[in-house]
Amino acid sequence: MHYYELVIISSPLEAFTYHSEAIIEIGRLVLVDFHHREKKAVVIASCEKPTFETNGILEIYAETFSQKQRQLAQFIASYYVCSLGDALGLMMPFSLSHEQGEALQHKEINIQLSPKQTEALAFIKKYQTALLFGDTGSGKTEIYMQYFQEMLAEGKRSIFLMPEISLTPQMGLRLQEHFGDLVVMWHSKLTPKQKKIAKQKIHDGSAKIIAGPRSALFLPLDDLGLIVVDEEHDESYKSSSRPRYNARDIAIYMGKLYKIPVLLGSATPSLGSYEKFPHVRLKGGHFLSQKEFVYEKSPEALSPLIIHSLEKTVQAKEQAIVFLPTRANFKYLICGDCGHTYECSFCSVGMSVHAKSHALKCHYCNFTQALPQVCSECQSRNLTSSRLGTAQALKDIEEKLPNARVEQFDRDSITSATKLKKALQRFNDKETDILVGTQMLSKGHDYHGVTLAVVLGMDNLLNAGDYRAREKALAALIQVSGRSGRLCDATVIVQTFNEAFFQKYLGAYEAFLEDEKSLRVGLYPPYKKLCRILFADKNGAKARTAMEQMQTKLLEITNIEIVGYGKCSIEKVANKWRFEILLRADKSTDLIKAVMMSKVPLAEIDMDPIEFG
DNA sequence: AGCACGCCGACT
DNA sequence: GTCGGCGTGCTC
Repeated sequence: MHYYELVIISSPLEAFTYHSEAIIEIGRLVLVDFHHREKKAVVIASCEKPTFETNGILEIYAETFSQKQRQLAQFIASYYVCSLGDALGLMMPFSLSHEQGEALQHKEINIQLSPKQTEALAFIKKYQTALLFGDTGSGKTEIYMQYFQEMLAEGKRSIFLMPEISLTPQMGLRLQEHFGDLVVMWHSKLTPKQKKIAKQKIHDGSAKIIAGPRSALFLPLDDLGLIVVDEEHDESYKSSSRPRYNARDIAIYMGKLYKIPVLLGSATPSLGSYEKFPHVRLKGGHFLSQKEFVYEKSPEALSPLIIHSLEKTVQAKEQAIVFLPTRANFKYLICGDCGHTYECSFCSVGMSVHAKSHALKCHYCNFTQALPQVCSECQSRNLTSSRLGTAQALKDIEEKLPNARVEQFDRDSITSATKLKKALQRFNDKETDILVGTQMLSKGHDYHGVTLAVVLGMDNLLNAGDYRAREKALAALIQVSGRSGRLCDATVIVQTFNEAFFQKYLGAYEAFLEDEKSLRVGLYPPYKKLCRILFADKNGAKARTAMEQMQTKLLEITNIEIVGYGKCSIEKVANKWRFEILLRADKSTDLIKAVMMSKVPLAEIDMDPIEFG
């Protein structure tokens, strides 16, 4: 009889011992009976017969996790302080049935790179990890494609990481146009049939370029030659559930593990990547159109100027987009004189105005207070409700412009790739005049005929209170304004009380990053490392006790700093009370060690957090 | 994390 | 009398 240590897939627990008659190699996927349930598990070691009774392995699958996948899982488990089972749960194993794919031919279409693009690619190739800091329309995609082409010539495969692929098919289609069947799109919204075909092509090796969101990193590909991370600044690379990994950072680690280059690309790179990696700057678009920025200092979401501009645009048979940073339908309170916003005392979210009950209510924790009569900051009586969501904005525009054809464009209305495609089709066919939407508007779509972009709610992003708020707000504005005026001149109306900030940096993201450095040195990433530890439980006292226990242990450790602890600003979510500890240190290894030594049950580790509260 | 076991309130 | 609420504790 042989004995094996194995970890249960997606279980937070450590290894267990099972036995089998068969000799099983490390990395093999097996089926076991665990706590009266059948679970998939991965063999991680063979061992001696233990002192306790063991159960038998029920089934040995023809699937295995490669050495590199196991190394990567080990890294994820240690860096993000999760179990090996959790880390392996992210990965898709190699299939051991050997089907050989036919070598697909593809038509060699030369990609014409401009001298600047050629120069940029030459620069990129000098470094293991490099940043392509290229403005919207500066031709980043051609550089990626040329790099893929060169990998193909060497017979190597590439991963093309992108944020939220299922709802942004453009980039994938563009790759498919050029590379044909060599491109495989991988994402969670594939139909079972599409998924089967994609899997087959990945297994038999005919897929040479794998495009997808963060899950595309964990496919069974060991003959990798290149990883490209497009829109590297995008927050959707960070997982918001356990393990809370960042796919961009994993890609960078994989580059080192596989000894292959990693290319990060963005028009608005994160300060972290800008600081850590050599970058090449590609300026300006090849769009010759002019853009005029108008700053509108109005607390009213849809000011007369904005309505008037929309009206003019529609009358001229032109098109507009209206961008809001949040969806849904909440109204918030803002001071019309000083711009002060009203936040929940327990949550870092704006209080919603409930006009009927004359109250301000937090829709995260239900904390309620009377609607104030004067501004608590400047005593002004000029308090207005603001920050309407997409649904409300849509309604208001339709009321004021009854002849305009307005469409909502956010996660509430665009729930499938088909709906997205149709909505974009209608817009590009000029069946829609105005699109009202969230971040989704700004992610990689081309709106040919947009002459007016209205950007609302920038102050809410800017005042979000975390260290990345400035970066996020400026990047959002740059990304959304890059969507308009692609073929024709355009006006961008930005509703903000912080005109000076946006004005200064809008055309100078690099200058912004340089200035931002001095605000972060000694306090925030990338100069310091942060770790957030979450405690959530239906029993609030239990969550608090867990936090206090861990805090006591952490206080013993000298090379880390407890920045803050206590109730999360959003103190109750999904009926669970939430507490948190925020840690800071010079090195991530110090944080990892401290957290491992002090970990208590309930603690959920969020290394390099991007969300707070 | 699941998920069973186990001990107290309102129901055909 | 039991159905089921969710509080504790275990999983090779």
